[in-house]
Amino acid sequence: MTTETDKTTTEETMTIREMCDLFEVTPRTLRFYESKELIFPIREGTRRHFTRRDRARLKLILRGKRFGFSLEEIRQLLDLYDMGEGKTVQLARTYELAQQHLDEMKGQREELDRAIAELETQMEWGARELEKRRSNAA
DNA sequence: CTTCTTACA
DNA sequence: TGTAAGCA
Repeated sequence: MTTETDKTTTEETMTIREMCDLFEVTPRTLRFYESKELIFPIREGTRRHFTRRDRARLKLILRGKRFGFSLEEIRQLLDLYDMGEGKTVQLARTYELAQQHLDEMKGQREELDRAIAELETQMEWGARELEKRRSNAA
């Protein structure tokens, strides 16, 4: 028996507020994603009603974002998903993009490591220089 | 009071 | 995405 606490798995519809609390995002974000066609909540008058499908997609959207995927890439991936393009194609594309982003992220880490190393040597020089000048002044 | 749209930062 | 304005 499903209680009101696991609407994520139920067919129950959720309000924008409930969605925000559950996924820790702002209403602006949900409306923004809808404008980008990443999710399509049902409209009852002007109010939005998020379905189980929207919740599943949002979950993937947020994950993809954490992995550095652009909203456009995520949208295309999501489209393949429900277009029934075949799980294999879906998986292959996702893997391809993931590999691409992984390489990109590793490259960025190397750059960051270099910048950190440089800053550290500069600061070591600065520290010695400072002590030198202090002793001369004293 | 909450949600929605639109426009601007 | 945040914020603000004007409605419903």
